[in-house]
Amino acid sequence: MDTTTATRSIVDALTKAIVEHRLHPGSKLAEQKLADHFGVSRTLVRQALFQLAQKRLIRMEPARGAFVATPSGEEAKQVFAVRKMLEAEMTRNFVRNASKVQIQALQEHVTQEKAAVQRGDVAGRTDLLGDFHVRMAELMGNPVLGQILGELISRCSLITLMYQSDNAAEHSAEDHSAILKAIVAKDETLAVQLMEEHLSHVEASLTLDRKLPNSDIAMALA
Amino acid sequence: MDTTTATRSIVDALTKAIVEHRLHPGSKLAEQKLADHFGVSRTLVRQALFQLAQKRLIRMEPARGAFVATPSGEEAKQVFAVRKMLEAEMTRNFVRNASKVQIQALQEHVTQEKAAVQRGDVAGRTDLLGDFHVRMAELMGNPVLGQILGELISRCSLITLMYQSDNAAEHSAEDHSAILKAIVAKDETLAVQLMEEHLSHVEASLTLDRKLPNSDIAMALA
DNA sequence: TCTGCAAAAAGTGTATACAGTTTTTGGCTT
DNA sequence: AAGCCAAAAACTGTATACACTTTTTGCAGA
Repeated sequence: MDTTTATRSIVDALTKAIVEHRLHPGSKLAEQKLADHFGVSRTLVRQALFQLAQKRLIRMEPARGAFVATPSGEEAKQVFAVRKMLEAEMTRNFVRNASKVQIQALQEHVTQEKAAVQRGDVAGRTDLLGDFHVRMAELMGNPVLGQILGELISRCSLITLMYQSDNAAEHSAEDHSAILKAIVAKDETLAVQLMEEHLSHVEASLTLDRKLPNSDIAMALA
Repeated sequence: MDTTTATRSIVDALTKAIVEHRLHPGSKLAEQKLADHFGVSRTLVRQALFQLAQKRLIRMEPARGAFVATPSGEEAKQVFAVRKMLEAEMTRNFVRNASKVQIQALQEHVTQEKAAVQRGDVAGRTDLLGDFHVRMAELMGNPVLGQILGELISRCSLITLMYQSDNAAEHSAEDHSAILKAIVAKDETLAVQLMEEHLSHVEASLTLDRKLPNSDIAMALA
C-alpha cells in the first residue's frame, strides 16, 4: 500500500468516525493510541491528523495534541450561509441542464434515503442525506463544487448529526423528495426556493447543547 | 517557534512562490532541497507539502514526489463557476448590509490597487487584486466564506497570473472600481451583475499555453 | 552514433530515537 | 480532608536512519 493510500485510509476512517459521531466533539486524539490502533507509526497518523485539521474536523493545539472539533453555533451559521449560496445556484443549474438519466439517478438516491429512514438505519441515512447534496454537485459535472460541498457537509455533520432526531431525518428525506419533484417539473424557482428552505430547516433544527466527550478511541473505531 | 508556526511558514512561503509564479506549474519540489533551503528536516517539509496538496496548489505522485500543480482549463472553469456562485450572493449581501466603515475600507483597497497598477508593481497588484474579493468576504463577517474564497483564488492564480497581462490587471482594477460604485449607490442588481461580468472577464482572459517549468528552487524562493 | 542495460545516485515512504513540554501521580503540608 | 509541589509518566515536535523506488549515469554492443 503506497503512502498516499495508507494515510488516506486513516483519514477516511477518522472522518467517518467523527461524522458518524462515534468520536465526540472535544475528544482527545492521542497519536500513539491511533498509531497502535491502525498498526502504523506516529508518522502516518500525524499526516492524517494534519489533513483532518485542514478540513476543520479536528483542531490541533501546540504541544497539546489533536481534538475532535467543536464548531461554534456562529461557525455553523456561516457554513450554512455558504451552503445556501452554492446550493441555490447549483439547484438552478441542475433544473436547467440535468439530463433524464441524471434526474433518474437522483430519484434512485431519494428512494434509498426513504428506505434507510424507514428501517431506522441511522448511519446509512446519515450518509445518504448528506450525499444527496454531494451527488447533485457531482451530477452537474463540477467536481470542484462537489468537493467543497462535501467538506462543508462533513463540517455541518459534526453539529447536525449530534442532534438530528429521527424526526428531523425524516423531514430531510421529505424535503429532498419535494425538491426532486420540482426539478422533474422543471420549476426552477420552486426548486431553488425549496432547497433554500430545506437548508434553513436543517439549520434551525440545531441545538446548542454539548455532550460529553467519548475518549475511548478503540471502541469508537472498532 | 512551535511546529504549527514552523510548518505554517513553509506553507506560506511556498504558497506565495507558487501564486506569484516564481515556481512554475510542473516544477519538481524535492523534499531535501526544500529542507536545506528552509533549514529544517524533511519531516516539516513533508507536512507542508501535504497541506499544499490539499489546497490543490501542488500534486503528489506516489514515490515520485511533489510538483507544482498544472490545473487544466476544465478545472479553471469549474473554479470560476463556484466563485461566481459565491461572489454573486456575497455582493448582494454586501450591498444590503455593509456599513459605511466597511464600504470605506473597500474604497481604500481599490485606491491601493490603482496605485499598484500605476507603478507597475506586479507582485503587489497581484496580491491586491485577489485580496479585493477576500476582503469583501471578510468584511461580511463570514470567515468561512473568506477562507474558501481565498483558496479558490489561490487556485485561480496558478492559471490567471501566468497570463495576466498589465492590460488585464488594469481592467480588473477598473472592474473593482465599478463594482464599488454600484455598492455605494446601493444598486444591488447592478453590483451583482458587474461582479459576475468581472469574473467572466478574468476567466475569458485565460489562455491555454503552458510555459516551461522553473526547476531552480533556490532562485525562486530567494 | 545510437540503443540498451546495469550500477550508482538521488529521492520517497515509514519507523524510530530523542529532546522538550504537558499531564498525571503521589506524597507532604496545613 | 483539601491544596500544593515535585517527581514520574505520557505526549508532542523534530531529526535521523533505513528500506524501497525512481531516475540518472556510464559503459558495452550493435
